[in-house]
Amino acid sequence: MPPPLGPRPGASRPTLADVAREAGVSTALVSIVLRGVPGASDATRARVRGIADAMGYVRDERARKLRQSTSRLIGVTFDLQQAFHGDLVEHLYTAAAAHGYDLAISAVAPSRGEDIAIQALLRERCEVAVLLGSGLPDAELATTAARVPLLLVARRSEVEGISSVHSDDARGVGLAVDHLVALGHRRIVHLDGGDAPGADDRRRGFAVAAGRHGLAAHAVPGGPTEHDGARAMATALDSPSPPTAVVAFNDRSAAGVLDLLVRRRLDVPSDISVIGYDDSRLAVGPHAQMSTISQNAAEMAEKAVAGALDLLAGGAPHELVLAPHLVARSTTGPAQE
Amino acid sequence: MPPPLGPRPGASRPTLADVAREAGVSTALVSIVLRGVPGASDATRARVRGIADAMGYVRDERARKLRQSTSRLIGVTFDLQQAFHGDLVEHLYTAAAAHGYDLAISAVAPSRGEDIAIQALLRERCEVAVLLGSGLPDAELATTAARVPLLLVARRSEVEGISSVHSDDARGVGLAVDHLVALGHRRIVHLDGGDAPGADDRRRGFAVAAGRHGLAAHAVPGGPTEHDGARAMATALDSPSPPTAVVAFNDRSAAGVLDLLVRRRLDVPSDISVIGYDDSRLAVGPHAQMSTISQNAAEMAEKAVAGALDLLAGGAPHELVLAPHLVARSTTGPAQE
DNA sequence: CCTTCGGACTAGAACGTTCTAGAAGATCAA
DNA sequence: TTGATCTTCTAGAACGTTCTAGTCCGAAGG
Repeated sequence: MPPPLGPRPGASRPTLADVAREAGVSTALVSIVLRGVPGASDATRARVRGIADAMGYVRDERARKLRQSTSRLIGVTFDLQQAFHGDLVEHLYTAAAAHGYDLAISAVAPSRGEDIAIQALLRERCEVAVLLGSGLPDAELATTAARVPLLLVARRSEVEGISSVHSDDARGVGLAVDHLVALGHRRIVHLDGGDAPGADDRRRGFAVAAGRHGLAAHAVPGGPTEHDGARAMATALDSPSPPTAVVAFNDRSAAGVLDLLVRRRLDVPSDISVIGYDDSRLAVGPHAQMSTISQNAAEMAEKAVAGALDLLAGGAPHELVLAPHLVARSTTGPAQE
Repeated sequence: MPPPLGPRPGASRPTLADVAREAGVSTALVSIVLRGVPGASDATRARVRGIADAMGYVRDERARKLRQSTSRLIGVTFDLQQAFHGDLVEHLYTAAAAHGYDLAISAVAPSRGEDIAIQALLRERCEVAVLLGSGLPDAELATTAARVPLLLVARRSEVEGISSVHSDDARGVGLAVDHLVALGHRRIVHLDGGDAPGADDRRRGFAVAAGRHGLAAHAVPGGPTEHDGARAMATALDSPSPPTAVVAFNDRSAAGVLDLLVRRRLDVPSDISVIGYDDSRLAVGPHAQMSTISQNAAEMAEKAVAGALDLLAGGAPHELVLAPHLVARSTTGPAQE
């Protein structure tokens, strides 16, 4: 008969009490040792630690967080399909850890709505919830905010009592337009985000920037996905005077734009310039080398954690607007005519 | 003074006891009502439920899972940067829910190693851990498996006691080769995955399939990222007799390949055919319409949950190999010569 | 009338940790 | 000696839930 592999069925994982019994001390002392707080001699410290390791002890986070008055847990909802959210989550982990906090992440996907994701976080008793690019209407945000302090990332909201961290979308789109104008483009079109979060601001920013340069503010209805981008680009190309440059709603829609252009045998950037928004992983691979507006995920994540903890400490809710910056890569170039 | 917004600082969330006090019943009865188990009259059921809703009661999942002998929790590690993992996680949520299980997800990223992600899951006391595309060496897999039942997805392992669910990589690559040969290609190159999980099987599958068709099994060292794909493609193009078709390691590296080809002014598929692997979101958007080998995320997720629960029920560890299938889209076409 | 039964409800233990309060013993100052 | 003050340790409560083992009451059966 082979030796039992893995954890034997009946034998559950060792607890503090098991370690304590083995070491001949109280559970309180084991807890003291394993947390590394003062209150134990160096000798017992070493002995207990050794026994715990040998037994394969792993603390039960549920029990710990239940006992602690504060759970030191930040809840995060993110969209599994958004590359930029992945970037944000990664940086949120490190930012939270720097403040001694854990992250509880809850994914949003087509088959798993934001409400379900948030409910899961509430059940985990996170102290504050950080919603990445939330698409919730104001009313739902308000009811959620009544249950847990709320901070929105990459989306702003008029709802009272909610903090937010986002980049200045209007200014970001302005940077894109300035960049294209500097390259000599005059027929610039915005493929907008439809009713996606932040789309209004970007549309507005485009109109303002176009006006500043004395250009017509031509926007084509679009959306946040590759498909939306491709569709909007097709519309723009089929217009009487097709653009020499487009400002896409985000990197994802820009990717759709690029694909359509390739299939139409148009060269980027010699025939047409394309600029995205987000500087997500979609933009940086050798796969695209896309010119884009960067939201700096690392900075955003740090500010989000700082803002969330400030909210917890009783600080007033506030809106933090970060400055986006231009990342010129290889999908934008001089206008031809 | 404005009314207090959001949760007042000192006032923590209502507990079962709060609801019980308000309703004038015991906590046990409230628990019975809210779980929907028999043991309460319809009248009190309605009354208690109403009071709980009015108070905004949300159960504390930590306390519940602590008390329950079984945590009914499946731990999942996934890579934030892999689109295919996102697909899998989404389907894992629904598959787990169908069995009455919750998911605890823990992300892997450049700054957050697999060991850290797994440790976090152990602390959550998940009953079983599902690792997506793990890159852990056998030794570490073995020590982890000694702590918690383990199931690998999209990777196989020789380690005893570990279950796995993955597609037949050799066969999948074979499908790709067959497809290209049927289109008339004879000079087919495999841009391999380097030392990424599964790369060996795909390399081997390529060699076998090429041999079956009497072709030279030409493989170029690559890797799992866009960058790797682009680099390997450049190598292949610069060889004395460049290929008319390439089999990339995965969709991500294929994306890098496609980008390089666009920049070299080569048309896909008329100049060269490209096929990926995974059928991840990278492949499906209008952004690429990539021909690829599908691993069927939904089926994989279902089998993974089923396999994990079987392991929990005391079933013997086993390896489940799923049949991949070809998805011919627009990046493969007839050979020119 | 007494029993039995079942429905509705409750007291209190348990899960595994941390925290509070304090005990036991050593060291030190006077 | 007598406190006073450390250091090291422990008992037991608490966190919010679920579970076990009841209690109580009214109805049904004899």
